[in-house]
Amino acid sequence: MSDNKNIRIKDIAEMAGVSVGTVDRVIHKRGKVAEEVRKKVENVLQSTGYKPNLLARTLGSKKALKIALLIPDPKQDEYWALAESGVKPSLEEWSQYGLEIAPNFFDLYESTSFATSAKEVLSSKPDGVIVAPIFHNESLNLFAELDRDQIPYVLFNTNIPEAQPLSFIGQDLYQSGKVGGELLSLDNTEKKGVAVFHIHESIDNSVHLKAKETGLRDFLGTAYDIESYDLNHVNSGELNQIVSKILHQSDLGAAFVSTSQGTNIIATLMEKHNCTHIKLVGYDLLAANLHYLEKGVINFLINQNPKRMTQVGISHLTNHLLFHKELPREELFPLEIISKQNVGSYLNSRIH
Amino acid sequence: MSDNKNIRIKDIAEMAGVSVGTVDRVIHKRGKVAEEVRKKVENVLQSTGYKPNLLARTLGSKKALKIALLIPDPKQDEYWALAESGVKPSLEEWSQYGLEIAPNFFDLYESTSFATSAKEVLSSKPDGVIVAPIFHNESLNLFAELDRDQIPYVLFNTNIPEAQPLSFIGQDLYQSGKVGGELLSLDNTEKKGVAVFHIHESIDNSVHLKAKETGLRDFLGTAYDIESYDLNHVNSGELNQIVSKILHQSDLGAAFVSTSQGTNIIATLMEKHNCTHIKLVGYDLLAANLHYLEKGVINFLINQNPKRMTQVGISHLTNHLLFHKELPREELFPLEIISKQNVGSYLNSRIH
DNA sequence: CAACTAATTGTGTGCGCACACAATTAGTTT
DNA sequence: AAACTAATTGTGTGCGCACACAATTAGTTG
Repeated sequence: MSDNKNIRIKDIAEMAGVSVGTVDRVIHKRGKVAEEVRKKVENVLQSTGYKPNLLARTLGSKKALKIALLIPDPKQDEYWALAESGVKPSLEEWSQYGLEIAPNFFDLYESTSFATSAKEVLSSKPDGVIVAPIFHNESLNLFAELDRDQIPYVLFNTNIPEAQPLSFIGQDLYQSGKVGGELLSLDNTEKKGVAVFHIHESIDNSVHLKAKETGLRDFLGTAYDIESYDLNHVNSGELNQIVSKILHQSDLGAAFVSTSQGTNIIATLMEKHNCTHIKLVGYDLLAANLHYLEKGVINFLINQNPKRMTQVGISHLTNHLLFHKELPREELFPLEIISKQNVGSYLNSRIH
Repeated sequence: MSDNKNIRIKDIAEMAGVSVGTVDRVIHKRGKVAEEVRKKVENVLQSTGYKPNLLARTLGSKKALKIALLIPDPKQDEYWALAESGVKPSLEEWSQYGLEIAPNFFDLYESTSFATSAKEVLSSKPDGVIVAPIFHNESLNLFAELDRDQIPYVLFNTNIPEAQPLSFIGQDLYQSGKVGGELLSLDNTEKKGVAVFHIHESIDNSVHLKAKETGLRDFLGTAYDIESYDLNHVNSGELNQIVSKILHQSDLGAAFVSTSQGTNIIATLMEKHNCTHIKLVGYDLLAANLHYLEKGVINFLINQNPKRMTQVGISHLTNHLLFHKELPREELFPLEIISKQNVGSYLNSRIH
């Protein structure tokens, strides 16, 4: 079909009987080109299937991309530390293109903190933004401004249907809950009591945690006795008491925790109260979770892969800005099942 | 610390008080450079942390990479069709660099066919080779020639310790077996009989399947009654008889199949003989396997991800040839646990 | 010391594109 | 028709590197 040899702008120019400057103008829709000429050039472009050489394009331009990252403070929650850890490899991957990543952290417990950080992001005039929109309303404000300034942005971890991001990166939470149910039901124990724990900080987020719960309930059906507990903003003393009571219900056979940090909190209490026989399924490869997985207190973890979410988000943004690549509106990660036996292969793998 | 601005060869040359040509010679170890000068330049290179601009480097060179792929005929086994399906996305990914991939297929059942294909690969004078070394001895012959011709190669799927490839891409088979054991033991059924099936074509390969079995046995320990069956080169009539007898043992609670194709063969027989109560763990997302996973005949699949192995292999080779990147000698993939509930998220994900 | 060779070092060009700027042409006004 | 402006098109340069080739210097020989 087409020649193996790559077609250059120069070739297009010759074929269309114009200069490279005109072809350039047509390709980038800049400057003025006579309508007749434009059509001719576009025809040639079309028929030859011209693809610009990205190397040459980027080499010449020399502009440093500035991407802002807006996530909760990694010090507050290891989950976000994992997310942040994706920055470094991304910088290395894209260092050739002069990529700059400016991380902005906000307080997981303060929506005002989010708003403040969002302002800082905006005033830094980034070329693109990747954001974990934990706080709904404040996020919408940010998106409005980004839309106005024509700054592309990628959402990750939490989706916001009203937003029009370049893409969303995350998981199907409902299906995630189903996987949780599947894992809990593996052991056909007599005990049909299942406790669902939502231990989180922001009420905004609880919508998403409920999606997991719905998936879990839909999978387990009526054969199980599912009770859910919303334990946000509870101090550890209270938590201990409440959970202790729950764990000692005679019929309780399994527990599902919808958050990564919550997973090891429950695991700690299970161990403390000698309830390690209760099946436990939670989220993510936090150090404490790995510890309890190893010990057998946690039976399975579902990996959300925050590190890779960050990397993919940055990659999408960079590909868009640098190469004008078409990207999927939604990038749903696989629901990775992590057990004691396969956890090592995940931790050692560079792929993940 | 270091200036944000990228250091160019020209800068190095100025600092060292030489010309760019000399710096070029030092970087590429070509031509003659006075020992004294070389040291000076290398010092500057070191202290500035010079990183070549890959865009510029690749832009200038203009050579089309030719990579040969040597795998079993995709028509013979869907596993290898999956492996081959990684070629297309790879070509797209690297199209900018003028990458050519020449697939060479051999007969899974004929070591001589491998040798013939290997010859073809060699005579095509590729820049790099990615090979599934199914046949041990024949592979060693190939490697010897590749080593002699200084052609880099990547092994995937099957490792060969004697070889010195750029890197090996695959999984930890022993640990894979452990995961299999873990998955089979989830259901604390009374029945402690476990059947291990090796259904394969090449005897060479059986060493690797045994590694899985060892992992399985080490995990399950003595509490289980494990019996293993080596069913290579058996026709389907015989197979039916043999397996039927095994499946009807009264104590049999679980089965582990070490190959992807074998997995659906056993699943088919299980269904035929109404033995779907027996737990079944096998390998890979073949269409038939997905069918039986959906039906509940297969309980879990361990995903080896042949498609991605191909992609990563090509990526490694390309990165090496084009960018002289340092690569890990071994790239072990995560041992992905696939269940009825999370299989969709894997099939839909672009990441995998 | 001229004439040569070998060793070492420097210079110039192209890769394909983006973008600034120069040149040309058409159209208008006085 | 000269003098202008607006519209359109063409030309030249740099991005950083690789590589071919030219130039210089040192070393040797008759």
